Amino acid sequence: MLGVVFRAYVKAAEHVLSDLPGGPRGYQVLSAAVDDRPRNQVAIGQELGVDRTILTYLIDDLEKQDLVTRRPDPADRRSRLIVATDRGRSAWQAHRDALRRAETHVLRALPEGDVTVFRDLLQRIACDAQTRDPLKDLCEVVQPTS
Amino acid sequence: MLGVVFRAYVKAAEHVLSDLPGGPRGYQVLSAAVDDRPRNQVAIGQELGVDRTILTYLIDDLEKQDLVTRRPDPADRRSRLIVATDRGRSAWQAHRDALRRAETHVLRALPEGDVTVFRDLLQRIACDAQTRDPLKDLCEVVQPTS
DNA sequence: TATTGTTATACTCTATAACTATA
DNA sequence: TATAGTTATAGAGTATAACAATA
Repeated sequence: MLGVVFRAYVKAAEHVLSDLPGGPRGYQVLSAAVDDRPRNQVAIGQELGVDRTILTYLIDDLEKQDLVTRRPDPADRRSRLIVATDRGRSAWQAHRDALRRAETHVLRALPEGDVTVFRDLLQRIACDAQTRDPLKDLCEVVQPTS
Repeated sequence: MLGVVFRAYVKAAEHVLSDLPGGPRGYQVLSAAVDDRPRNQVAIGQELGVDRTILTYLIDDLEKQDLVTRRPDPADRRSRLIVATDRGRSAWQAHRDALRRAETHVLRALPEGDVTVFRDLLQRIACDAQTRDPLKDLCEVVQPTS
């Protein structure tokens, strides 16, 4: 069920973000670039769980469309801070809104109150999954003879 | 949040099913093979949303480990029905149980009652997503000027 | 002519390794 | 010596096209 729902959301998100370079991933990078505290490519890569070599191509494409720029980091001349341009900022806002509508659309089977409950439960699971290492203590659990 | 939870589940599932050829996908094929009504490769492919060319390799690997067999279809000599062997059946049961424990583990942040609520909400969303074409009516929703 | 399963090929995505420039 | 970013190359996974057998 989780897979079905996730795929439905991904499909909707891919559709909504298809005109952005890199699709959903490009949107995530753009989100990081819009943020107040600009980060370099390594930081964004860790945050998104993608390799830094992939980010090079991705940011190349975003930069070609004038959505983000590589700004030199005053503190470290090796590092480039990724910041959104004005075009990137408005593109991000438009896509964020479209994404929200798509999300509502995926959850349309639930009445409004249940959507809130679902979000709350999902957040508790997600927080728990992020704080702990998912595999570390799983090994003990899955063994039939524990 | 959906992505975080889904990835946590996938990671746990991959770990639990890693000794099966094809990992989670191999398990899904095995599940179809265990079913009472055996299907051919095209039917399984449609059910799982994978290409039939991939199934050829996947079933090759499962057959090599004596988990499933290609049985001739008495109704159509072109078609091969995929059925689980005895080994495949017991392997499936063991992995199904391990998967259930892994699932419980992912949801361990929720008290038992909330797990039931979460499952129920998820099922309603999933059913809705499966019955309708996710993209068909999405186009009208995401347009800012509708 | 269409369909099932197979095979070979090509493509996409991602990771690995080597390189430059800085620290 | 280690790190940020880039580039080229290699690999996994997947899809496309052609094929034989059958409907």
